[in-house]
Amino acid sequence: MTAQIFTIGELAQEFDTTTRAIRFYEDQGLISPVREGQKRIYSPADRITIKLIMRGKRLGFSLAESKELIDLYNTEGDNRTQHVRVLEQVNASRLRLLQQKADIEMMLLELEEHENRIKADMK
Amino acid sequence: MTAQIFTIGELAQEFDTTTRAIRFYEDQGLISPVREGQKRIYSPADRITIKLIMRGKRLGFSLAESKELIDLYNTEGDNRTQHVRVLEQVNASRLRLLQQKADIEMMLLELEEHENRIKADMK
DNA sequence: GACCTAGTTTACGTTAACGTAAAGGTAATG
DNA sequence: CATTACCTTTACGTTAACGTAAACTAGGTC
Repeated sequence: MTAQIFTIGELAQEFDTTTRAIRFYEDQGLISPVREGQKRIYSPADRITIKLIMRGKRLGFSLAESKELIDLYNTEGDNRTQHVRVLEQVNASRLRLLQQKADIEMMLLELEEHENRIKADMK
Repeated sequence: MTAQIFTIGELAQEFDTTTRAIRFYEDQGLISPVREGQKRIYSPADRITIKLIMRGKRLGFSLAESKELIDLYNTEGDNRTQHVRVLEQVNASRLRLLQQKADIEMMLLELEEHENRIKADMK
């Protein structure tokens, strides 16, 4: 079973984005597809990276922030101080996500309340 | 007990933003502070609106989207079709928030896994 | 061999959300 | 009454994240 590959068009379609955007992510150093002649060839790993980018976007992460997170996972860090820094970043990310989660819970509650008010109003 | 009021500087400080930003939100029709002479005077309701804007920003909402949500709550709608439209928007918002929540749960799990790998690696 | 289809590069254009002067008004304070 | 602290308007500048157009290449298809 030979490793699967993807074209830029396929990925654009799968993630409901454009080839322009995907090339832009490459420009920003988030992905580095191999070339077959002129054409870009994307690996499953590249595909995952794009998936992470999209998830980041849904949460309001800038590309720079998503890049940081992605690099975090690609850390070939053997060294101690490297590890410590990574753990710090993990914690920072976690804090942000927990804040977002709290915000979401709040908004969901408020939406529900509002919905009930309206439904009661309609009777 | 007379209704509390706020100056633009106070609110900027409280929400860790700038007076420029707050004036910009007014420009975009998100708030409409009263004037006392030249100066803007903010009501508790205005303050809440800014709070909602900030929460929206943390979740990656554009100002236009936050405005929609805020207007949603300010709907003086008596009329049926109005109500129906509002309920649709409430549902759309809920779906988005639930997607975001799912994304967050995933990221939290992945962060934890990564943290464990690193900690094991440090031993 | 003309015509799609899907890829490529280069480059200028666009929108959102403010930042950053510049130039001025007003009330309190030393 | 000069300085300080906030406020005001006007307006041009900036960054991120692509959009859009132009001009070209390479591989199948009628």
